[in-house]
Order: sequence, then C-alpha cells, then structure tokens
Amino acid sequence: MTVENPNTSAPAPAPSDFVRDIVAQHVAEHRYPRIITRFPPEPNGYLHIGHAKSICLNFGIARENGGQCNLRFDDTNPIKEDVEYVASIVADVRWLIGGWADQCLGFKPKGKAPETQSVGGKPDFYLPAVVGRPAFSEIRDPQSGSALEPFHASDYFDQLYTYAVTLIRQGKAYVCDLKPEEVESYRGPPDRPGKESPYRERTVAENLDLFHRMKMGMFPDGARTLRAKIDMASPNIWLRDPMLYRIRHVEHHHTGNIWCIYPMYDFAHCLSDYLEGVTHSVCTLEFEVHRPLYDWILGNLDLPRPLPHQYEFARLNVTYTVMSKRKLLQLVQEKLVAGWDDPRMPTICGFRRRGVPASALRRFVIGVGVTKFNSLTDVAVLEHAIRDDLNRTALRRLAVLRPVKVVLTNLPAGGTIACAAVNNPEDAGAGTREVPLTRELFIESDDFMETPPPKYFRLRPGGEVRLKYACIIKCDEVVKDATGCVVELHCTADLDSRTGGPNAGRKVKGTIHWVSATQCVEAEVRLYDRLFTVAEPDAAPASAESSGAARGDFKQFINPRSLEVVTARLEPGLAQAKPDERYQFERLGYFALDQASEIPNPKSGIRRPVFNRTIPLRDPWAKPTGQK
RNA sequence: UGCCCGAUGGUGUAAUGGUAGCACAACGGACUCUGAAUCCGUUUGUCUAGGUUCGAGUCCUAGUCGGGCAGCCA
Repeated sequence: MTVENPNTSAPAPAPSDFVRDIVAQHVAEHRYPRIITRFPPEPNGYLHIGHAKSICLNFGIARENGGQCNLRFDDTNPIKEDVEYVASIVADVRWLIGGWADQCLGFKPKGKAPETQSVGGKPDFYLPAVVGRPAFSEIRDPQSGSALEPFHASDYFDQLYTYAVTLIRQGKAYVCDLKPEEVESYRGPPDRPGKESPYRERTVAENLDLFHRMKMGMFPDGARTLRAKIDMASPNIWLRDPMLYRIRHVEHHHTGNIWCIYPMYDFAHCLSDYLEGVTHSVCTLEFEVHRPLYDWILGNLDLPRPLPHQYEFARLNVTYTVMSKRKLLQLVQEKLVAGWDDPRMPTICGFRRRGVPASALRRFVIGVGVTKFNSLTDVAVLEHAIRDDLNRTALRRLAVLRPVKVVLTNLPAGGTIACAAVNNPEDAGAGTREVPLTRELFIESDDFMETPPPKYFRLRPGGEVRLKYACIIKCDEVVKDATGCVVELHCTADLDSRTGGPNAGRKVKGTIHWVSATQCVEAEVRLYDRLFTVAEPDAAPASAESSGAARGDFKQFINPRSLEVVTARLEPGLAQAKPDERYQFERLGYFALDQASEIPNPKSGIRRPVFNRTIPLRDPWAKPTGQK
C-alpha cells in the first residue's frame, strides 16, 4: 500500500466510503457544476478529534473533487454561544487542513450578505465563497486583498426571515401561542398522533402581523413561536409542526441586538446550505430523523437553484477518552485538566499542544473510515498513526528523564570527546550532529539494575553496555549513600569500541542513551498518559461499592497518573529547540516544546524549556508480558 | 412503546451476486549502536432463521441485539 511519505511525496490512496460514492456518482452524472460541502460548528465549545473526522470528510470530499468547503458558524442560539470559541475554531480548522486542503477553504468577503438575484424569473438569494489559501496571520482574499471571514448562519437572518414570511404567505407556517409545556403535550408520544395547536388555523394576515410583531420585540421570551404546518400525526416527531423561530431577547455575539427572534437549527441549516450553494450537507447520525424536515423546508419554498441534500455518518468514538462537549467543558470548568488545550484533552488544540502533527491526526481520522455504524475505535490506532508520522519526521536527540550519575574513571576530568550522532535514521538528508562525551554522565535510572531479572540487557554490576553513538562501558563499582540508594556508578570506557574506532563492531547486548553531566541543559518534561483508566469512561458502570451518586460518572475514572512532571537533562543542542520541531528522545518517546509555558529557572533566571511528551515509544519490555 | 438507522476477527474497515481482504491489536521469529523502526510468519470474522439464485457478507421476509429521535439545543 502507498503511504503519504513526506520524503517521497507518494500520495495516500484516495479514501472510499459511502458518502464519497454518492458524490462520485453525482460528479459522473454532472448533477452539480461544482461540489460544495461545509463544516458547520456551533461556536459553543472547542473542536475535538470527532470534529476532525467531520473536517477531514468535508474538506476531503472538496479537495478530491476540485470543489470547496465552507467554514460556517451555526450560530442561531445566542445564549449558548460566544466569540471566545469562534477564534479557536478558525485556528483549529486552519491548522488541521493547512497544506492539505486549505486551497478548498471557502470564506466570504467580510460583512457581505447574500445577494438578491433572479434565477429563471424567480427571486433568489445567493452568497458565493472566496476560495483559496488566506494568509494565516490576517485573513484576506489572495486575489483582491480584501478582508475575508468565515460564513455565519447569523449573516442570513434577513433572508431567513423573508423565507419564513414566504411560508406564512403560503399557509405553511403559523404563529403559535402555546406554552412550552403545552407544546410538549400537544406533540404527543411517538406511538400516538399528536394534537393540533388551537392556533394552527390562524389567517395568513394574522400570522404575518404576529410574526412581524415578534420580530419587533413586542412579546416576551417564550410567549410565541413560529411553527411549520406539516402533520401532527406523523410518526416522525420532527414533522409534527416543528418550531421555526423562537423569541429570545438576548444579544447575539455576531449580530448584536438587532434581533430578538432567532431561527431554529432545522430552519436555518438547510437554508444556509442553499444560500451558499452547498451540494452535499454531511452531518452525523442524530440528524437522520431531521432529514425529512430539511427536505420539506427547501421543497416548500420554490427555490430556483439546485437543492442541497443531507447525508449522515457515524460520529467518532475513541477508547480511554470522552468526546461530548458537555463533558469536556466539565473537565475544564472543574479544573480537572489545565484548560481546553491541556495535552491530555482530545481537543484539536490539545493534540496540537501535545506535539501531534496535523498530518497524523488527519491520517488517523481518514483511516478509521466513514460508515453509519456506531463504532468505538481503539486509541491504539491513533497512537500508531502518531508514532508512524513522528518516526519518519522527528529529530533524534539524547535526553535522560530520571538521571543516575556515571563516572568514566579512565577519562580525564576536563576532556570532551565529540561523538557524531545521526539526526534521523529514517531520513538520510537530516545529517548528523555532535554530542559531547565527558568523564561524568547521566544515564537513565531504568538502565541500571543491581540485581536484574533474566533477559535484562542493560547495565548491571560488572556488566557492559554501549552508550549510543559513543562507546562500550563496563560497570566496575556501585556507589551508594547511607540509605543504600545508588548515587553513582563508576565505569571504564572502552575507547577502542567508539563509533568508527577499531573495535566499533564489538557487540554487547544493550545500547543505552546518555547525556554529559557537565554539558547538558535542564528542562521540565511533562509526561502525559491517557486521561482515563477505563476504555469507556462514558459507559463503564460504577463499581458495586460506589454510591448511587457516582454511578455512571465518567470523572471517577480519571487517571490520577495522567501527568507526571520531571526535571530532565538534555543534550546541549536542545537549548535551541524550535517550537515547530518534533524530537524523539531516543529510547523514550516523542517530545515537543511546550509553546504555552516558559518556566524561568529560579536560580539562574535563565528560561528553562518545557517539553511535552507527545507519545512514548512502544516498549514491550515495560509490559508484564515482556518480562518473561 | 411508534418511527428511523445499523450489525463482517479483540477493534475499525473493504469486498457494489462470483476465492472474505486490509489496518490496528495480540502472539512467534529475523534484524538491530533506539527492547523503537523494519522484515517474515501465526491466531481470530459475515447476528439468527427462512426465502430468491447455479451461486448470498451482499437481494427479500421475520426475529435478535445495538444506536438515534419525543429542547422554544445543535
């Protein structure tokens, strides 16, 4: 199989799934002049890896068909939404698709509303996109240089109001005075027909007047709604005269105080799709039962251009994490994590801060496929995608997380031996660097055992091990403190076994990493592990002893060891680590500079770098099964 | 409960009436100056019962199990 290798730039195989099959068929029969999709988040939370699946599907379809994908905020409920989220969503989307599908990103000229036009003699509204790669710092049209912005459903409130009036004129919508509880009881249970609202047969003139007065702010919140007149006996709840508009006297983050009536999702979404010329409106499974309503609204407005259609796929679930916005918000608000971008969070910004490349995230969400089956994907698949990406691209470096001092007794105190180290064995072009070998070193405490188990092939008293890129050393003496703790190992170096030396080919079983004790940098290193201890924090029942209150509470499964902070010693070159660079600390894992933290050293005042562990290397030996 | 949707190894996903394949995981081996990577190999699957057909994972019917919908949320 072909892989997306950045060195060979071999293309990844074009994904295939039922949605793409439908699109391909439409392309084959020239149903639309151009394929247009959209990614429509509500700005009420941060984007997570589940959204990444939707983003890669929608932008993927666009890029594979020379089409476009609009970023549109589905902002029809001002009480839940906030500008805080708008900026983060734009940043996350652009990071995820950057260099991959950003040429398909559809934005609109800033402040522009749908244009009034006539198509085949019929009145119409249309808002075409500007498609291209807007610069990252400032979003501008690459052609004209004019400012761009994402689409907003709230930019269509005028047009949506006009469409609502059209429905009223046709006798297909009415103003209803029922209270919320009454609406619920009139709607009825799914197995029996509902009851028609007493306000259902109001005259067109009365409905027009009432709807206008709703808009003018003459009624309090909840007093009246606009409803579609469809069928109170429908087995589909969403066809039982669904709400189209409700009254909300609240300021909207994008439209300010212009409106006090706001359209419902079902009314706004299908028409927003239409206004933007969307052809394929791809959403998750829970909207499947809404599709007849989506089609009803568009089908009853005599719209002159081709209508969009909705297709549904199963959302992404991953083991050992939670995905619902509510639960993620809870983790943030209750300070169980450090914020939305905490590297343990399944948010896009969390992964980014953790050091996961966008290409790895993309590869993962594309790899799991698109179906209508409610699946639970093993987090191991994600971890594999990350390791696979980083293995090919990360620069190898030496770092010791939990140091034990080693003294090479046959080396002079002040001397330095420069050792050539390979930067990336997967990429010959990455070259080499020099690391200093000195009399005093640090090695990983795990790499020495006084009484090792069978098949342990690192350092032991009297044993030999190779220092990677340097030479073989032999452990002559174990120095302990008063409590019996190992404080120092005295070893002799076999300099003939140096890389490139006469005895370079000498074999010893183990090779370990190391850093010079006198020429290294200190860093804070944050070791992240999965946030939850169970595969399904949502579903796992509480243990029998737990109280009823704790039953089903995902928070009881939070991993108390999901973050460990150590002071590590790094090879000197890492003082110049770059934020965008990815590193493999050899034999340990993949690490990236934390861009949000700069810890000044209290002693020296020098900035001490902070590294986040993106993911550890696979380590079968660490597992119980590996210790046989 | 009514309606809608779904079901292929442990997990995810192909096979579009014609040899059930791939990835991850697991296990074994080779190689190794990273117990990584790489390479080779092994184990494990069409929910059940009928029907259509020369032939069914695929089409039909019924059942079982799972998910969704009953916000003036999206």
